[in-house]
Amino acid sequence: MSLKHAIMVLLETEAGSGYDLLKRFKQRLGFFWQASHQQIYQQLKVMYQEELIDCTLETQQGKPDRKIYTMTKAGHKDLLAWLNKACKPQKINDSLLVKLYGGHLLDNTVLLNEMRQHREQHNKALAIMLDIEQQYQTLDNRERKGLVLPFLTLRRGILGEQAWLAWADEVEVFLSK
Amino acid sequence: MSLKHAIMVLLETEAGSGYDLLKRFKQRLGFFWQASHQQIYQQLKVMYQEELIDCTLETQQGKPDRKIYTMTKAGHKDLLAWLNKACKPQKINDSLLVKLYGGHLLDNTVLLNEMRQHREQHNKALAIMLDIEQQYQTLDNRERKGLVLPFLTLRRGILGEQAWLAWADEVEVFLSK
DNA sequence: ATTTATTATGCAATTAATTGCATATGGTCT
DNA sequence: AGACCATATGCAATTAATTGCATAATAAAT
Repeated sequence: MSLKHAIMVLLETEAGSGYDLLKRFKQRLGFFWQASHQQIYQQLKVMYQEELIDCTLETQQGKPDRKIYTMTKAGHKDLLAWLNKACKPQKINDSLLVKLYGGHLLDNTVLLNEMRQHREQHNKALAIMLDIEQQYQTLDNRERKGLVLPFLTLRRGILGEQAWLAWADEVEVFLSK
Repeated sequence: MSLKHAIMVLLETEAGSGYDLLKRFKQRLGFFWQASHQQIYQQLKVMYQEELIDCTLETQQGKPDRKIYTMTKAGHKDLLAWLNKACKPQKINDSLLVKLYGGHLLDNTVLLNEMRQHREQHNKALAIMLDIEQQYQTLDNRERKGLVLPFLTLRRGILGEQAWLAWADEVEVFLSK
């Protein structure tokens, strides 16, 4: 399980609450790691019990209290151990492809329709990522250097989405015949 | 949950045992859907209870008995309903990217090493898929027509792997600096 | 005034997936 | 003779993820 370690990667650079982490997942890891708020809160609770992270309560005026989590030494050690251990190949479970595989039971227009819906989402995701990439390109050399690794993960997203869209073109040609 | 529906897509065209389905997953859906034997056996049990599938025992000489599952009308109906319903965007949880994102805590050589291990796996997967594609291309028109949809899922795999490898090239350039 | 969005957290129940173990036969390899 | 692989199925326990519900404050919009 590496939700735990994804959380620690985020906490390592900056302490934060469950809600913070939820937002950071969306902004920073969202293209390749999705986690719901329940998952995060539950996991933080477990990690606190395992003493991988510490917790301090922060009272705020106006807004509800926040539980700020920080890494412990044990947490840092655990994270490093995970980073140094090879991770297994990504597990893919893509129901759109299952559907396409079984698509002979359907009218082509239904498949085409679904493809177009997915295409829209992939188009949007790509647009957002290309935008972030542009912003990155306007930074000066020093700033870019500090962001190389996040940039590389962004590139994965971009190349992945472009490949998806190229594939969708092929599919739509076949289905339109 | 669509493991259930993936199973039904396979059962729809041909009846089979749990073990059969396990192998079919590997051969036919393996590049975009992975299921363990425990998952499949458990799911078949549930589906049988829900009367989505029927079961008959087949005694074999030499080998252990097989439970042959076939679709019921209710199962067929359920499958069609699923096929007609839009599926949500694929959930991605890619721990390699999490690791890369947090890679500043590691030596570059460790990251490079891991990239190379993954590259090998992706290379292998691509080679297998290109091979299947070649076999497909040697078929005559009529045979190809019947396999267009599986072929399109194969294309997804090919384009996806090629994109992955192109990305890996970029990453390795950056990490080698 | 009321709805809606954002911030902030959580429990409880269910569903799904993983891990580890277990059994049994036959064939191949060394 | 012993090891290992393929066929064939399963239980039990644990871990992880999802779904649904719940609370509570502020701010902004209509």
